[in-house]
Amino acid sequence: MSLLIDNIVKHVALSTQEQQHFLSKTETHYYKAKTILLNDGEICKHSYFVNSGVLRSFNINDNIVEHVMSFACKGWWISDMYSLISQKPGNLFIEVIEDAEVVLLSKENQEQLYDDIPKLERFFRILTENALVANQERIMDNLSLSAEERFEKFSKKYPSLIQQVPQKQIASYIGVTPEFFSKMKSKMLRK
Amino acid sequence: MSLLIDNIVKHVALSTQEQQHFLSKTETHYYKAKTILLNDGEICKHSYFVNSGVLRSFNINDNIVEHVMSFACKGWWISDMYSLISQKPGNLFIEVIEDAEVVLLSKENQEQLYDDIPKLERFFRILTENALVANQERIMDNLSLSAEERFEKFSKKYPSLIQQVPQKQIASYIGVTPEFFSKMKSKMLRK
DNA sequence: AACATTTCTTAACCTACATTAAGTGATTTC
DNA sequence: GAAATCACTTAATGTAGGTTAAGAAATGTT
Repeated sequence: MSLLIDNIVKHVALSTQEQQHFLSKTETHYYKAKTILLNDGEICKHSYFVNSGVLRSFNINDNIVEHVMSFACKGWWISDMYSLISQKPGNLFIEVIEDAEVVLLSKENQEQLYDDIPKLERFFRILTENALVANQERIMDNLSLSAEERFEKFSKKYPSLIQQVPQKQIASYIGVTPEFFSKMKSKMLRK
Repeated sequence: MSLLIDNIVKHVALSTQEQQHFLSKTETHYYKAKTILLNDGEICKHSYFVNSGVLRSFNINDNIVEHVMSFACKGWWISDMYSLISQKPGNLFIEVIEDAEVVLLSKENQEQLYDDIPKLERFFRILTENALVANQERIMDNLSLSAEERFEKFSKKYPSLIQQVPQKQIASYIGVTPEFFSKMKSKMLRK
């Protein structure tokens, strides 16, 4: 069975035909680590659903400094939401961190599916609501917690990522430099 | 006409009957400044749409430190999304900053409306997508900009709020202490 | 009008985190 | 399989922003 369909039917009931129809609108690709699926300045044409492996989205400042917006591992969606919905050039990169099998759903097909299977409108609404809640929590954490506390939360929330992604990317996600992160980590271990 | 209906029909077409039906599921209240619409630890039962005035949502740390999650003025929605969708106790307060006329849509009525008028599912999906994009931008700004830059962006994005809300709440929203904000502001004026 | 409360400012001192730089081991590349 | 690149560490020094405290303005309350 498909991980993606499993995910959908947890929120809305789909007949076998509807499931087939949905899948017929997607493409599945296998990508090697370091593949760039979306470049800064491009218009994002797809939502990406991760069957296996790990992806991330990030931007790069004038400075050559990277900032990680999000990670996505098995069962997660990733895209440049701003660019995807506005169809304007975005400022995020989407990159494969660990060899990945990814389901691509194009913007046109996604909108077609909303008309073909209105229940999907509900599914994506719920998905977006959950993403919004997670982002709001991250904003509050950034406002109120120390780097150490943010790292502890991250470790509990995404234990598997700690092994899978370079430490400097975790540093970037929680909002500190790799140097400070390294120092902080060894200080935490000493306790 | 209703500001709220105007807002909806910008995204999805509604017949006059559907508009009536929608409005019949809402209540409009007038609140004085400082009224608390939702308390920390309560389960959020409503989405609030602002017809006039200004509201904010915020939490309070162990410490007695407030952190502003969001402001809402005319034409904006506000709620504790986490609590609203999970129906668990949240940790946000929602407070009236400036006397306000507010449209209340209860969680039950909202879900009823999704079934009665499926197009509303699309409307709220789009609304949530836009909120998500705004929150993602705020996260990236917090990761990559200085307090001064964040304040400049805020001033351009919400010029009216600068006059309407106490400066310490703007400081909290952009993530600095009121003391530092005051110092920063006078430094910026001197240029 | 007088008092209380809240908001804003200023200033001295403090700290969490950034920057720069140098060194080490691991991984990639030709 | 050497050379280059990348990821991580350590340490010295720097700074954006925090803390504490006190007073001044503004606002609210009776």
